Amino acid sequence: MAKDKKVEQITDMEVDFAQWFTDVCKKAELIDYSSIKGVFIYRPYGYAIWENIQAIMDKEFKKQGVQNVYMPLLIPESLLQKEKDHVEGFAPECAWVTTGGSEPLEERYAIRPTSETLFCEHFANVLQSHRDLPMKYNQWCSVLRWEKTSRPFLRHREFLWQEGHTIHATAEEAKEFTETMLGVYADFCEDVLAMPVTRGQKTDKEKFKGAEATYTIECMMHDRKALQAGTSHYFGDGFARQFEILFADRDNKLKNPHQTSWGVSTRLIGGIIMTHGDNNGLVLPPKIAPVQAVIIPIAAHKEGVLDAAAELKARLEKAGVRVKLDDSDNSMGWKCAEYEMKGVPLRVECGPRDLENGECVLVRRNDREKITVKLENLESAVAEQLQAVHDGLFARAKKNLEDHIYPAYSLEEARELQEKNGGFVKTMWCGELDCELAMKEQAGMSSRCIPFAQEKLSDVCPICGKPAKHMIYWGVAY
RNA sequence: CGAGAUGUGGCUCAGUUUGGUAGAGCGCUGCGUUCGGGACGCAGAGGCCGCAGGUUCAAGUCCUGUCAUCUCGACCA
Repeated sequence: MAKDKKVEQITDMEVDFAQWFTDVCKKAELIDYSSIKGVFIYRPYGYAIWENIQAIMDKEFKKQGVQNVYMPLLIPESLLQKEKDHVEGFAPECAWVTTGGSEPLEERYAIRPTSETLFCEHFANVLQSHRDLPMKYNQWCSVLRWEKTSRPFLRHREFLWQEGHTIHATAEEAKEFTETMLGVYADFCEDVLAMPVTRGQKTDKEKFKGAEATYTIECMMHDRKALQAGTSHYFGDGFARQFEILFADRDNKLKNPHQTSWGVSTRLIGGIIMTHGDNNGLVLPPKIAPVQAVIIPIAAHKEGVLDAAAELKARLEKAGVRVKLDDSDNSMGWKCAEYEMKGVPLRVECGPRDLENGECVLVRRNDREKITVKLENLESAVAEQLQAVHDGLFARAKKNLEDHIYPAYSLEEARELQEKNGGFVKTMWCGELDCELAMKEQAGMSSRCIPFAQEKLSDVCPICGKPAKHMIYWGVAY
């Protein structure tokens, strides 16, 4: 067996990245297929990752004054149709409920593809005064979009997400909150998931249907394709006008509030897999790993080993570490391979030899570095190494991102760079849709975002030669 | 939604050309020996061959349809 390759069932990512991804999802027991295309089963280990994401993110939302609510699953067609752009964007991929019991319904109901319309209807009902504002709501739920192709985590027909919806008295406040939430997402990705992001704005072509502006965080996967990891939208008062959401302002005039919405989904888990994973399987960022450290007793039949392992487990649990003790009679090698495949960030080995010396061995998942620690320092050493795993993952992903952003000064050069290297290609851009379409048509790339961190590469759009308005990132996206 | 490929125990696959008793390895269960990187022996369990029609004395195998999975496009978080 090759020295570096411990899990044979997983296709090497260099051989076939897509197959590698599917193998990891299956072998790490994250997901199972159901009998309906694009509708997946989140298995305990996969769902636990989502629960950890939820727990941390929900706290951040609440720091922003957001309250959780739950909206209905069904949207009457007439309600969905109130905002023109919005319905054009989503109606084509709605699933519809047409029968109640045995009776056909008078009006069909869409299974929510997103809940703007429901929130708007509700806001119109409950909003009276400027004193009620802002209203900052969020819901954790699933939504349904009848996608034509599907892949685990990256594109489901039914997927889990959160959708935040807020209304504010002024445009300024709403705009600011849109950016605040994008920041919450960006920080979460980087500090919790160890996934570096590019922050920026979507072009008109790529923005959310019905929004005035869409902000995005774009991540780069290990195969250098782009993943949109989260979006935050500023709606202006467009929805509020259509849905007649009104409040009495201080001057006693009726006004439309200004709205935002923002969301991330279980696609984040797909991002984690493709950012950090390797040929031995999943590699999980410690902060969301269902099991942060696994204790493997060696020669467990020998006197004292199992007791010592159990004591280590109790101590780590007490220290707040999510820890598992594997005292099964599988071999050492089997266990190592198993927990590597499942991406457990830290392995704690304790055998007779270690115990004799009053030590145990910590092994980091990301770089297989082994650290011998004195048992009395266990808690601090584990905390330190979990942080080291996080830092190592972030540094590697950051390098991958930074090493694969290439400036281009002509469409042809952009095409060649993408073909050769993948990653992001950055160019100047005039802001016209035609040039965006040309880039897609001739270079196979869609616009990813207009980064907040702008640079001036030249004065003109390399596609049409007219004066440039922005620097923009292009890439091949999931 | 268009093109191509594939559906056979939990997994990976053979068997389909030429219709004739359902196979292998791994995994799983039990017992024993092992135990510092996927150990070994012995004994077991487990499949109406994706689903529905059709042809036939007889279908995993041939025909039609359908569902699902994978790859590549188009569309999308």
